[in-house]
Amino acid sequence: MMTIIIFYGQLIGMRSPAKANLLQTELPLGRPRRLRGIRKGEATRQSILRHAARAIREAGPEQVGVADVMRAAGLTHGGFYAHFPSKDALVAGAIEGMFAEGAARFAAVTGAATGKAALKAWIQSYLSPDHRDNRAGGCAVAALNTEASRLEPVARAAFEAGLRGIAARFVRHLSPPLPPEEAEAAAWSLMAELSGTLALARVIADPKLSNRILEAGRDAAMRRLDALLP
Amino acid sequence: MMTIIIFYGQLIGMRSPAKANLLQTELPLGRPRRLRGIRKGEATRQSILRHAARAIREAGPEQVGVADVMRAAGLTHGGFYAHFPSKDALVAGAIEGMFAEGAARFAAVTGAATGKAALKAWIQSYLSPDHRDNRAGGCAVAALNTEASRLEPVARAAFEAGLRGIAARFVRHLSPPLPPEEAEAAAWSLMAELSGTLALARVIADPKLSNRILEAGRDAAMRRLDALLP
DNA sequence: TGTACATCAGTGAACGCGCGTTCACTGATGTAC
DNA sequence: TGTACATCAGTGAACGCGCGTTCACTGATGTAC
Repeated sequence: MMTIIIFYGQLIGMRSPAKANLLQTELPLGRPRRLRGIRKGEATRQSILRHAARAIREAGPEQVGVADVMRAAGLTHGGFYAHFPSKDALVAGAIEGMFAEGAARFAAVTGAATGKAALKAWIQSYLSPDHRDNRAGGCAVAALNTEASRLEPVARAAFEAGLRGIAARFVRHLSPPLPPEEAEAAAWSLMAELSGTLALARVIADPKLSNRILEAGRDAAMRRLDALLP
Repeated sequence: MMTIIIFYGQLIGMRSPAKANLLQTELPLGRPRRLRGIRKGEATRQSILRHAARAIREAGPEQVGVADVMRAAGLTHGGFYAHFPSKDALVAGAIEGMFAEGAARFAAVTGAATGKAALKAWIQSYLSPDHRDNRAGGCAVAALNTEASRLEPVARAAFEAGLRGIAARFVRHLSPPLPPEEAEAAAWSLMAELSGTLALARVIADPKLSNRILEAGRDAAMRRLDALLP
């Protein structure tokens, strides 16, 4: 029974021993909504996280206020701490959400394709003017890469985990033909080129030059893939 | 005489008509130190700018306070407004300075080399662990790229000008063999790959993986140059 | 050369304002009997 | 079924604190005569 309770604690994302112990005192497995008085209104919590994820990509974690996010979610700022212990926790949760969204987009864009075809479809969609103009709903790496190393530890760890997830996805489409080590190198290098290109294209105000930058990145990435996976 | 005065106003970076008119009332060409009571202590001003440029790359423009910068320069915060009209002006000036530093580093690293040799020397130095670990003194693009599009207009324009300067430097080493359009595309794409790789390497906490990312970027960039300039 | 005065360069206290956080509260929704 | 009560989910005022900015001031350095 002990093991079941601990396992449940891990399932719902509670990693600290303190929180896991709280779960052991009672056995509320049947009604997760009433767990402790902390997790009220899961739907509201998710809504806050989604709005935070958009605002953070748009304006940066430091520029987004708790009150802004709550207002965007149609609530007042006072209720925030019924859902999150701190703003830092919100940022960390929002970052996890961004990378989960990214994984879903990758799956949707690549569809049933695999290998070079899947990655080419992804490049095409990633380095598009639409993605450039959709910072709030786009890739977390291109939106936050240079500020990620300054995040507080939990959020930074979430960001790093997200990066590793992207690399793993790329590797999965590279490795059957390529040896694992080469695939890992190619994955990180591709991620750097894609995110770097999108970030540059967003800084350049002139749409013509910005478009040329996107095209240049697309061409280079495609050529690289052709060279890697002939 | 008029034209000379206006020209002088442009030389010292005064672009607004209001400031240019101030210059026309007197003729202080001989003693630039006493121009208007605005430009006192040029050495101090440069010191503030240098410390700001370091702090901004390290912590981001929004996380750096006026008092922090002044303290780093060995001064108290009250004196700041004798040198700059606002924090925004400081950020813009510091960004100009970062890119000027970058140009000097490029010249120092490439030395007398030209073409492929010059760019390879640059890549080698750019994607080194030293540069990764020297965020405060390193490339402005890798430090601030994703937040640059959110800067206030003047600072953002300075950043964009800096990017164009880098592209022009790269083109200069690519274009004699390559046609100008291809050289422009290759320049931006190389910049994206280099800055993206360095930013990723800075997010990854594990030094071994971080080093592998740098190596992967270096190898990819070198191979790309070999393909472009055989 | 010496004196009187203006200007320079910088100090440090104080101001608003915004933001993260706390807290007493309120109306709505379940639950016990 | 109806009543009494506990809990939920959210409100809005208030709190510190930090930060950009202002301002009266001070000692040091030139300049005029």
